[in-house]
Amino acid sequence: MKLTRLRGFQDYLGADARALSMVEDCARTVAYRHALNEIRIPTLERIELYERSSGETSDIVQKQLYRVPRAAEAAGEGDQALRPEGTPGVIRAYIEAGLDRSDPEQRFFYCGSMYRYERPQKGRLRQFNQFGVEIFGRADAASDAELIIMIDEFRRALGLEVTFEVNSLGDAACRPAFRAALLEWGRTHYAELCDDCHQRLERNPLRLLDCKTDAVLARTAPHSLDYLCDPCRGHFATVERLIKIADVPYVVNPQLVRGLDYYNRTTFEVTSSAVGAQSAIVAGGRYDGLVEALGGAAAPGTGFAIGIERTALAISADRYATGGAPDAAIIAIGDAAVAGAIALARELRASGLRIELLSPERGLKALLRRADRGGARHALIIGENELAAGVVQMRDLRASTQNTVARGEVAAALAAARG
RNA sequence: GUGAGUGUAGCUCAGUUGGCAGAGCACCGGAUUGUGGCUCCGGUGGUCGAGGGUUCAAAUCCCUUCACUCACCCCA
Repeated sequence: MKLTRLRGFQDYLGADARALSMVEDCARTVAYRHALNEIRIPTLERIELYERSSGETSDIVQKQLYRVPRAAEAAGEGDQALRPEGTPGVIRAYIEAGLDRSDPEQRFFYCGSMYRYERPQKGRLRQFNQFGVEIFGRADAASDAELIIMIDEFRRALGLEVTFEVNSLGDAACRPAFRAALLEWGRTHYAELCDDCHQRLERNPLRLLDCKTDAVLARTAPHSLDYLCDPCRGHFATVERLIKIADVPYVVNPQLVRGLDYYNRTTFEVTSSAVGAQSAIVAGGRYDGLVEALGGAAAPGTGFAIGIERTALAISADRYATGGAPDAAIIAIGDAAVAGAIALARELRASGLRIELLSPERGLKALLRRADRGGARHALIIGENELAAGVVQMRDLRASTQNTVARGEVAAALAAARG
């Protein structure tokens, strides 16, 4: 087998595919009830979009971006990349449609595949799907709270046990003081920090907080919550109050930081212990300066993204194992019966039944075996005799009973059996 | 990019001090001419990840390499 799939890319068959659909359908249902509008955007965008939003020093831009080289043809079009996340593209579309000026308050959801060049592991792929929600034009804490409540509805519908962690990173007014304190702390403890943290001190000091090798030491680092200005403090208190009233089981994690540097104020993460080390199945937060940074009018924003594959890992197999077995499998014996079998299948499908038409090339015994293993409740057998008499043999594969049914009555009999 | 583990039939895995490549499951057929599941019998299916070396002889020992998995980094 040479033509294998690429590293980090997955095929999903049977129950695995159903699990993903189930997660996606569930998210769509919740989004529908929240009256969000779907937005579909391209998979490929200009590279600058990601450089300007995610931050040029972030790993996503530095080494995870799938650059699409079209050197000769696209020379004048600028560099392009497969989207590593959805938020920048949604904001670009929002600005490009002029909504930031004409009607800034918008509520979107999107669903699609994202691409990041990383070493795969459990819960991490190079192509993966995200279901995301973005709310523009609202700076109030209630919009943050509503997102978290939405996620809680989503995970309850799937029967997931998860942990909600929330934090506030402050804003342009108070973050500089926190950042300075963190850098100061890092320099003071430089000798005790691990090699990774030495890198973080340069590149992304906030990351010092969630170091795993020096977790004990990291706990002594300054927290953004202690540096919040009054407006930020009030905002966070309101978020907490609202999600508490809504009964969301959350904890404040002062060491929770986000990977992308456009976040401010509220950040949150939903984790499951069932999916491996990459345990975050949903993450999000507020990004008030981002629309403006991407060339739009100043508009606040807040949003989250659900990892579809990671969420699917967390749901128990018995919730999607049964994949809708056929109501009946039709078995045609002899060439003459094939046309009649196809006609019967059409009739039955038109009345809403799920019908599988089995191959006429094999023997009755083999076909009954396939019908049984395919999970069909009934087998409908049509041969020369049945054709002539205008009937079918309807065999109940569960009860092992069989009787002759007039063609016109098959649909009703199957529907009755389905209950 | 770093580290560890694993590669033998479609799947899960045995394979002894180096000596004919195996089992279970799955699939196909038969026992039963047009009647499934259970049972019995039979069959298809292999570049032992790949390349090289040692040896009369390598799935087994040595070297190289590739892939997969998990973890770090990072993140959904």
